[in-house]
Amino acid sequence: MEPHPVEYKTERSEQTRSRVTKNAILEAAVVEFANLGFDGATTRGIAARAYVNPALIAHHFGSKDALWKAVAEYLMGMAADRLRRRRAALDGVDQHSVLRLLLREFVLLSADLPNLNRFMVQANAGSPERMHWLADRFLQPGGAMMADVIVEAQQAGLLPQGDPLHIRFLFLSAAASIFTFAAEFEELTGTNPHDAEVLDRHIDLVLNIFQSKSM
Amino acid sequence: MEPHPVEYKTERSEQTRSRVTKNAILEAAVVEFANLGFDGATTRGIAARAYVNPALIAHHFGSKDALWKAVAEYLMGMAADRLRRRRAALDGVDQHSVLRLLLREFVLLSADLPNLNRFMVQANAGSPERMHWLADRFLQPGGAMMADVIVEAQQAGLLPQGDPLHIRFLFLSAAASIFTFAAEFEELTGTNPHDAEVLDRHIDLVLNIFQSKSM
DNA sequence: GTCTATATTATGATAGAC
DNA sequence: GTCTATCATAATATAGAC
Repeated sequence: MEPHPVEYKTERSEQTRSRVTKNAILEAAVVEFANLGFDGATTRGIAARAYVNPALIAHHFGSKDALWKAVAEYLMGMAADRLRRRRAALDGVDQHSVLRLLLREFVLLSADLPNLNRFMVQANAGSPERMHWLADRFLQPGGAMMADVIVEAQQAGLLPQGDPLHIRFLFLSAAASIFTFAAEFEELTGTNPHDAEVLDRHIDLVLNIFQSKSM
Repeated sequence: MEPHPVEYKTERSEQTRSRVTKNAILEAAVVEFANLGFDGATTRGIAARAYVNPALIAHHFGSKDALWKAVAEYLMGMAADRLRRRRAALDGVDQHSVLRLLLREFVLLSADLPNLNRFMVQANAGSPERMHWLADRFLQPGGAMMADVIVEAQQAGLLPQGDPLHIRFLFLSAAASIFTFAAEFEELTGTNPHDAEVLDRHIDLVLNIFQSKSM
């Protein structure tokens, strides 16, 4: 028999409840910061989207700025983890296929995380301090890792020649394009960029365009 | 002798003053709406950037919403005019060169109007009503015109096969990438995307990537 | 951990003097 | 055409009850 099962259960339950609340705030903040930017987003709007009391944001994250940084860590961490996992899962596969599947994973990533690209656009337009914090903490290491993949892909003829860091911008922007401009894409083409068929065509198109055909 | 030279001069001067003020507000609004989106931008911030009294915005444009629409007309009109003029100036040149120079002009356009792409990203993330207004008024006709150029360029082997409207998104996003992510580009590469040298490399890279090498 | 209540500041819009 | 002053609302943040 446990000494105080009710209290223990209550503690666990409250911990879980807290974790759920904190996560709901984080998920809501991702959407709001991506859509409106740091200045445009409001803590009330985030609280409303998460169905929690506005005061809980201060309690769980301290301030609007700290919440923004938590969102950045969350998004960048998700992207990095996913690419790392995909790469690890391709152990033993021939290099050409690995690179092609990694580039494909980048496109799928921007499809599944449209908020990541919008968040970065907002960050680029926002305060230099936050942008610098992002660069130091995530973009420099992430960009270096991606540059390595790009150099390998260039040697394998999967990407055109040129500064790898420069190519990174072209590739990521093209990959994310129809998701960043999803509303516009729907208005103009009448199709949803997340439809399986449209998504497949998009992946083929991006890989085809960037593939260096002269090699 | 003129009957009332002073009054006439005053009228002219006041008209000019009004025009200058209105234009200063519009230019400031372009930057603020592109950086912060409709909701994030504030009329006070726009007034401060334009060095005018906040009340003058209501006087010249009526409302924040009307000012946003004026900004949209201004930006879209500038882009359309510039492309039209460039095309007209290339009368008599062989088709292949015309198309290549037009695509080049698209890249230069996104370099000179980085706020246009950011404005569109914000519009895509914002209210569906404003996005629909934009699509009806500018994107449908502009997209159709651009689709024509793309189809011609595809036939000339300057662009890969595929849905012209879809290619449009990839091309415009890649062309604007280093300007939309200018802060990030500077942090990662240490160079300014508007440097003549970087800009030249960017144009070559974009045209090279999109050029269909199999034809 | 969550809530209500509130202090302080900033927003969009307008009224009225000059 | 431009200004100051102001209204009504909404923002961030915090204090304190439960």
